[in-house]
Amino acid sequence: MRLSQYFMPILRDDPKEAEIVSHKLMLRSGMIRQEAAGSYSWLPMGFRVLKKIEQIVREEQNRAGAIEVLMPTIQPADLWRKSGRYEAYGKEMLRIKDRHDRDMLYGPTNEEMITDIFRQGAQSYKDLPRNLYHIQWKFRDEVRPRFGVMRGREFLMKDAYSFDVSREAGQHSYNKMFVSYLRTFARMGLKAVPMRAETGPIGGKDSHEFLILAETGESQVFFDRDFYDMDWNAFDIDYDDVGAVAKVVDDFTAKYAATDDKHDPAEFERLVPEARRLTGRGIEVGHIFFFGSKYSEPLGCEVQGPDGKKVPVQSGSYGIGVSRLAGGIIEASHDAAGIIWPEPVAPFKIGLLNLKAGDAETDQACNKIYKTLEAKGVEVLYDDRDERPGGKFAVMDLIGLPWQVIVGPRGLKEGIAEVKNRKSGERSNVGLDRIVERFAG
RNA sequence: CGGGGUGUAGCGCAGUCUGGUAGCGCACCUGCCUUGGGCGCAGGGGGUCGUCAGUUCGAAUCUGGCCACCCCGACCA
Repeated sequence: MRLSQYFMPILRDDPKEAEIVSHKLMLRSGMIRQEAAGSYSWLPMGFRVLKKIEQIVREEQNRAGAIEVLMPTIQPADLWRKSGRYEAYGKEMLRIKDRHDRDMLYGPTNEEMITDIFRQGAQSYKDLPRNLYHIQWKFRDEVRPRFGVMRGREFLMKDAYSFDVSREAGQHSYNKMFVSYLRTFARMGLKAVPMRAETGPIGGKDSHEFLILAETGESQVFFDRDFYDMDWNAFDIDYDDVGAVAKVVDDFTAKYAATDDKHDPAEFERLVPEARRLTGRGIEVGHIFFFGSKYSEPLGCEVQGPDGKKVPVQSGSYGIGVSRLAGGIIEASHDAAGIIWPEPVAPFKIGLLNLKAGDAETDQACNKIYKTLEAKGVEVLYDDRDERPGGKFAVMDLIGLPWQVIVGPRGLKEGIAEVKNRKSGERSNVGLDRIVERFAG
């Protein structure tokens, strides 16, 4: 993409409403625009990031055996009356009437609807286990939306729902999601620590929250330093291997980690030596629940077992805040100059800087690099604007693409361009003829 | 929902107390330039001052209502 033809409204000053760094940087880099309290438009840069995050989530859900569907944002109230949550959910649920005066609502979550879908589509224990998920916009009318996309009212969430014949089988479904979450966040360059959690209005018995550590997190967290030394990338396990999956869960839940509402100071001291006790702030990016038959019973979601008897299915639900992750990743990865995108979620891989746009020789060299890389499918944002270099460097640092390729008259004389890594700051000179193979080779 | 605050150009702000129909920086536009890490030069465009009503010869400025947004607390992906 040529920057001269793109839509990326950059701001030099911090908008005053933004308090935390991710919100500031998202607004400044032209990723999002606020439309109302807690509701945002995703501009091209932000949209690209959102889609990358979404795709990683999707791939890891699929890998763990979950099946993608898509349910509507607007739901009929009747299902929620059956589960009892139409009243219980309170004011956070946005209630709407259609033209026939029927009660509708903008879905804050989908347990009822998916349970009803599954009830209609599965009759036998042979139809289990299954895990259905979708990635869809949710609306929760938060009392106080804040921190940009970190606590919006309208937000993109991946929510998965598992269905099993028994509690034991359900545990494996839960464990698979647990492991898939570790994988998902690791792929985005995040260490999301699983912590024992409250179940909240979703209900249920077993629940873990996944939190990334960041100063601006909304939750106080207490955890074992050992989490830092764990191998966060060693989850190439067979999801069908019940024991192996359970072992990873056991390893990660054996160590102490809790948010303030579940924190037990006595346990903390008993289990964790003083030198390893850490406390900090965390951002919740995922939350998984096992709630058994809480929804299947009121909604009549039963299957016939081998013995011919009907049993209510055992379920769990598994959420990832996709739009929140965009902010969360920035909180975890930035410096004074701007964002530092982990490569897998970066809106473009390379920023190509033409330091003297308008100069025939420089233009030609840049064009060649740009076109060749594009043809090879490498995502390049080419700053071809006729601007002074200082501003270009600042913009590139702000938007945080992993690599910068800098082409100017000085380097051209020697037939080289400068390649800079945004994260490490390392620069090296690369021959013009080797740039393409460096990134597409 | 309780407490506090703000609304003036795309963004950040001044002007409001002491009424006289708007100003600064950045961004933007035009031209020039010797264009290598947000300070090259010169010229220029842009605002029903959140909204409705009131007071007044006259309101961004005074009064009242409404709306929106932000911050601090209790809830949540």
